[in-house]
Amino acid sequence: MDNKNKSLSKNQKIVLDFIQKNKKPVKAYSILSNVQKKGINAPPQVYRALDKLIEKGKVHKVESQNSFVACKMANCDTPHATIFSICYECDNASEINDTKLFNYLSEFKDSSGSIFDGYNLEFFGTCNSCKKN
Amino acid sequence: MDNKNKSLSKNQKIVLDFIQKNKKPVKAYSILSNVQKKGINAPPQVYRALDKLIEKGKVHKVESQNSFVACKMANCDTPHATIFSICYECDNASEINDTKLFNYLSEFKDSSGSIFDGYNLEFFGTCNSCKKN
DNA sequence: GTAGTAGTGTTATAATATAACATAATTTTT
DNA sequence: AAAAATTATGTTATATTATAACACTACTAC
Repeated sequence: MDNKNKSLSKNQKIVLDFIQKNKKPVKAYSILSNVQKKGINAPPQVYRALDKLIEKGKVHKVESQNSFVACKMANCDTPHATIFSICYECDNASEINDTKLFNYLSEFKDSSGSIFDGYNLEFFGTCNSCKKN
Repeated sequence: MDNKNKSLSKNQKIVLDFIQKNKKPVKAYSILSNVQKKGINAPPQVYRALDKLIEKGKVHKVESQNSFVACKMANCDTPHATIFSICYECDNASEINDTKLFNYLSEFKDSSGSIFDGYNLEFFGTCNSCKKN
């Protein structure tokens, strides 16, 4: 069985549970302060759980904001091929699930003809909800 | 004249000069320690110069590694539309200049039909030079 | 049932980035 | 050219993000 379907440890469950409760991406230290009542006391416990959750495809890191968000797809098999749209007013990040773009990027070859193992794409703009205000 | 063609201040020149000397992306604190002999003493001086250089399109930030690299295009008019390939063995980052991909992303519309103001795309893989070794 | 791997708990510290304030230089407006 | 506005600088302190290192525990897998 490959890594992504392995079951989750206690700390991994606690951290994932908190991330899933949030619509928006959350910061590592915000996770920490919110799960201290569950017995997670120190940064390494959070970061280790995050590392594993990312490996398993349950969580993605939003690189441009050092934050973490749960993957919405049932069985994410692409922890290293993510596409987000990020609102620079409200900081919300939504995962974009566009097969055509996904394929385009997965198959993209650079000038030397090499294909890549993964990618991270972040689009920036104003989200629809912020446009209205 | 818009921002990107404005001339550079003293600190901006010092910081850009150091970044341009490096083939690979450099870290902010590496910039700092290397330009102290030029009279730049503290992190805010580096980060402020970086902010302006990014606005002016002279430098891009590689988000996944918190590092900074000079833009190779003569007059970068797209400081907020960048495409990199990053080698996870040697950490080198090369800017990808692919008109078709560039246009594809610039014109990409999400499921609601919205177009974005900018994007950052990072491809991950092993670079040709590391593949040989 | 013991060897290997993954997970936990903890302390300390490293690495990245910004707040806040005082001052100086430059540009724009009048 | 003086006043006003904007941009840049210098500095201290501190906030934020992330990992090293070590001791120990739990769970697989053979």
